[in-house]
Amino acid sequence: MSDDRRLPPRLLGVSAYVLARVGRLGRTRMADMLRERGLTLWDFAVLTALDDAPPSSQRELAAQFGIDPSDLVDVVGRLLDLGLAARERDPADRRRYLVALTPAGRAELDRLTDRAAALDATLLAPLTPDERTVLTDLLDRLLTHHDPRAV
Amino acid sequence: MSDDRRLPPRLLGVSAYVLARVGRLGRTRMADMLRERGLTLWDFAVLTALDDAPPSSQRELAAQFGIDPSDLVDVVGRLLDLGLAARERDPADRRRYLVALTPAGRAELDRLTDRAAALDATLLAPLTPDERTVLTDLLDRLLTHHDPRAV
DNA sequence: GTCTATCGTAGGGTGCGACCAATCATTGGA
DNA sequence: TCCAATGATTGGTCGCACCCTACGATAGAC
Repeated sequence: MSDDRRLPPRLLGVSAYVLARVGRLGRTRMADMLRERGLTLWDFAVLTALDDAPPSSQRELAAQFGIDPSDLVDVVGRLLDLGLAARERDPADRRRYLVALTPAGRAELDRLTDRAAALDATLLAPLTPDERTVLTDLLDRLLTHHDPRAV
Repeated sequence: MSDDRRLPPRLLGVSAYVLARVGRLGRTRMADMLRERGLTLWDFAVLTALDDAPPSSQRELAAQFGIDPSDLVDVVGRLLDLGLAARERDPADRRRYLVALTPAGRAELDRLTDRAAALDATLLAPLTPDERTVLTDLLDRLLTHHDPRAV
């Protein structure tokens, strides 16, 4: 049984492919971890954004991640339902919503961050600490360079 | 207009997330490139596998990539339709199909490999040649370690 | 005060990847 | 010779990312 057949060298030579494949590993694990708590990847991203800096509108929040504002509606709605976020109309512009973390949201974010760190540890297990640092540095630079929603 | 808002540091600290995000970059670009030629990511992967070593059955091929055999049917079917692959029943076991690249398939694979290399160049543009080597090495090791279909 | 633009929202459509059950031909062993 | 297992296939579901349109409420410019 050759179940341990290696991937073709020619395939492994394509960085975009390997990146996509390893990326799916990370995505799946993160998604699984979050699903246990009733959250999606976008939910987590938005939580960190709310913690980082309160957005002046949902539209700005959507732009930050390059997602469609109409898709953000569900994300924010879920966070509100779970009591992790709260919002009020901007008094200065009543079209906008000011969204912010609740104490429960901040606590949940802390928990999620811890679990994410544990997840990273298993994901990057085959690498030495130094190598992990190098990897995250390289990935951050790639992300920053290609950043916005530039597909 | 703060369209250039950075992603939250807490989010960038999660390797699994960054990996997923950068991975999507690679995936999208590869998929776009392949779509121009009527192919999917799996099609490309299978082409490289056929070139690397002829599988003894479609099931083995599916196992190599950890995908469902029923999903491989469409992939193989498309390659057959495009004349990139051919197959015949295994005389030793007529339940199995022996799939192989056609000359056209090999030529197409060469073309695709070239385009993939060009794509990699733009994707990894912000990195030095040495850094690119390091990155692919680290990614390969991650993939090898977690490999099978271990999600 | 009217007109245009913006914000949040509802609703719908697409494509892809993963997954599952059932079917038919074929095989190898009991 | 019959039976259980295997290979390829069909057909269907689910979830997710992405994208677009339309609409009511509000704001700002004129």
